[in-house]
Amino acid sequence: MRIFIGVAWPYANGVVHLGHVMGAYLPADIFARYNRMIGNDVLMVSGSDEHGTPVTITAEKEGKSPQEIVDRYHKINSEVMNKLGISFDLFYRTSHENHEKVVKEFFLKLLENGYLYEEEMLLPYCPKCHRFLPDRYVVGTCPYCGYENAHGDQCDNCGRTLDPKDLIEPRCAICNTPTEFRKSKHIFFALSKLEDRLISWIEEKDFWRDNVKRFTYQFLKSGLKDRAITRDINWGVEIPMEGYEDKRIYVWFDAVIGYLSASMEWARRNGKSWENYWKKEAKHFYFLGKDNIPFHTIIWPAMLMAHGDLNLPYNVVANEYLQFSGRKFSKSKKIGVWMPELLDNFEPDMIRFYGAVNMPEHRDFNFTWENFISTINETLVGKYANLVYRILSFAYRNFGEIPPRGDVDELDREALKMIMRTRKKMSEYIENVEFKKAIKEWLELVNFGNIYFTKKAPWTQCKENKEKCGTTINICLQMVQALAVFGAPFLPFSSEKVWKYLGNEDSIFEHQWNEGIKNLPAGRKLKEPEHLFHKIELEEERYEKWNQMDIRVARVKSVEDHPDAEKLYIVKLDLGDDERTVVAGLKKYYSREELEGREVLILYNLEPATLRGVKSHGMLLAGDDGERVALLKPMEDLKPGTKVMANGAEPAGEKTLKFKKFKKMKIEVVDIKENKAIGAEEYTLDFPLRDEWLGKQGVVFHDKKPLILHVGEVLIVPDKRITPGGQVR
RNA sequence: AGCGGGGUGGGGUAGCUAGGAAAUCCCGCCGGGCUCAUAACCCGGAGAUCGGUGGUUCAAAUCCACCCCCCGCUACCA
Repeated sequence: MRIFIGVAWPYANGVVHLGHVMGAYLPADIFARYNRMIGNDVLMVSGSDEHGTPVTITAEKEGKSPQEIVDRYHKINSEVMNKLGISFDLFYRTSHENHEKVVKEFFLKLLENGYLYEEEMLLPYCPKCHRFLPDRYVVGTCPYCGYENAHGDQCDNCGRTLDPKDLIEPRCAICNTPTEFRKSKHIFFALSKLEDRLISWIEEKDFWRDNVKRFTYQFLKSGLKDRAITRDINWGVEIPMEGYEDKRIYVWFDAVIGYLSASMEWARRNGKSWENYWKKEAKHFYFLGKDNIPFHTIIWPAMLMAHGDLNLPYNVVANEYLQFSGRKFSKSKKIGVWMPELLDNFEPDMIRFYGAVNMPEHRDFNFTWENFISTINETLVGKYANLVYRILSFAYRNFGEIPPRGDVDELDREALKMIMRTRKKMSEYIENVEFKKAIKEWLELVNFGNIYFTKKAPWTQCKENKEKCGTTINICLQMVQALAVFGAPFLPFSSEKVWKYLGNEDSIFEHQWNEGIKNLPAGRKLKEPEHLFHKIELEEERYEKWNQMDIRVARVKSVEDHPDAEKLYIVKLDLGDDERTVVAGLKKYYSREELEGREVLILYNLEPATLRGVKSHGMLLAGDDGERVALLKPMEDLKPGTKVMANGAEPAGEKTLKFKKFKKMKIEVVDIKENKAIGAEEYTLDFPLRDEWLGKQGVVFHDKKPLILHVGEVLIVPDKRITPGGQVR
């Protein structure tokens, strides 16, 4: 069977993150590798989506050309795919000349078939930026669900695709100026003509995942409108028609055609036929995140229908999102785990394993470093790698080759049955695009292997009856082979290693899935095995909550009364090479004289807020026991701007901290005694405390464990004694 | 408050669309075993009002209604 796999194109305005990998590239790759191993003819492509305004904006910001920007990210992201072992037949790019050629041809074909027409339209124009705004750069209220930050192309909230004109109170996303609408001539794609055909096509797809059906159904319910496929921009594919010299093809139209152009380019480079996949019988699978569903279940199929004689999607597999410690991954807000960095620190198979086990197939999954490390250390290394090594090293040392299988007993038969069962179950799950279930099935075999090995105790057998021991090891190696082969789509790098340890010379990927159950040839020499992975060692403990904080020492420069509020001061702070103005509710507790010139602590990365008309950039930290309020300060004066540490760890705190989030942090004033801190409860501090700190009051930040705040040898203290357990706010 | 996603033993999860006898798996905890293996692995145990209330049903974690709580995006705010 021929299988075409299209994976959503990463936008070349940033670096791919773990959410993209777990949501699209990894499942696609597992699927591709599996299908190749069962003998299917697979073509898998993707590439960088390089056109559109976000790229031009980045370019403007950096004073570079758009091409330079996309070259940079294309290079980085290609490397990521490579290192991770995502086995694309081609990872292409939309700024390539052949892509542009294919898009133009596609465009003309649609024109010829009567699905394109010209119309003058009113377009959002920003008078301040002096340009027409692309849909994404108009924000406003969604007319369907009332969401106030809907983009002009799609509402992130309800998933409907929109036209900027639909938005209520549209404004420029860059400068927030209300947009004007100006006339401009554009080309429209007659989606509405295809409505009936689309509906009946989709009705057959009852095997699609629920989330895909739901999103698609929602989309259809609001009716299909014709869409403009050209824009007033200058970075994109030119329009092959007169009078459109200063316009370009709109990026969504151009990007999806990438599936076709990449196939053609692959065929051209390798002397193969792309028609085999697009015009002859072939099943088309698409892998993407849930935000991309309508483009793949409605728009792209409609474009293909309008084009004629090209294969439509067979299945569209969309995953949910990955969250980072409870927050949505976001390129712009820098929340998340970026692949280049991740790949610098961890082996690709570790990342792939974690990704497969936690794939967000049916619901969002929350990433935490703690979970990442424990999953890898305990399951992948502790159970799998350890099993493989204990078997291989035992076999190598005692036999040096594959021992023959003698008489088998009940347990041996069970082991062989387990292998068969794993093959069958994993096949079913993978073919049904349920990868999480598939790898869990594989883990069952790992588990069984450990039990089998322990029950058989070959180290004893070996002394008593070498032949029996040989049978046990033979079956163990059989399991190792099965794990390597069946695990290969998930863990290609380590499977390959295991394959070699088993005495094979060639690549595991030259073999078929079914060879996972093939009997090993007795007498074949084994290779000396090494550990597959090393456990992840924490160089230093990671403090998730503390890492979100950025607390610094500051000196009060001036204090003024807030013109509009009884309790508030406006405090100007010196932070060394920076200055800050904060609004503080301290009037009741401190006079202006008491504050001026003294040292305080500021929560530096708190999101700015306007308090009674005055903007506050951060907040002063003080302990409060209900009666008294005591500002925090270092025990000795320090250079303003110095960062506060907790148990020796300087916080990352690069991101803005939401006030809501800050309120969740537990920080309290404590009495310090030996290695104890007494606050609301008694805590044990495992950080070496200095003698001069004992008996003082200090401040504890509660993360996974209580952390004491200090700067080097200087303790952070409240400026007067308050009841221990007083909360810091 | 609006929209979306959730609430299952201490933590994280499976099961929920097609209701059925002992609620899955991983970690942690307690006790034991083994020594081939990366303090690993194996066995046993404790531990769950399946967020709450009401309903449908012979039978509900699973279906329906209402409510509570948590998370994200908004709004408010020190």
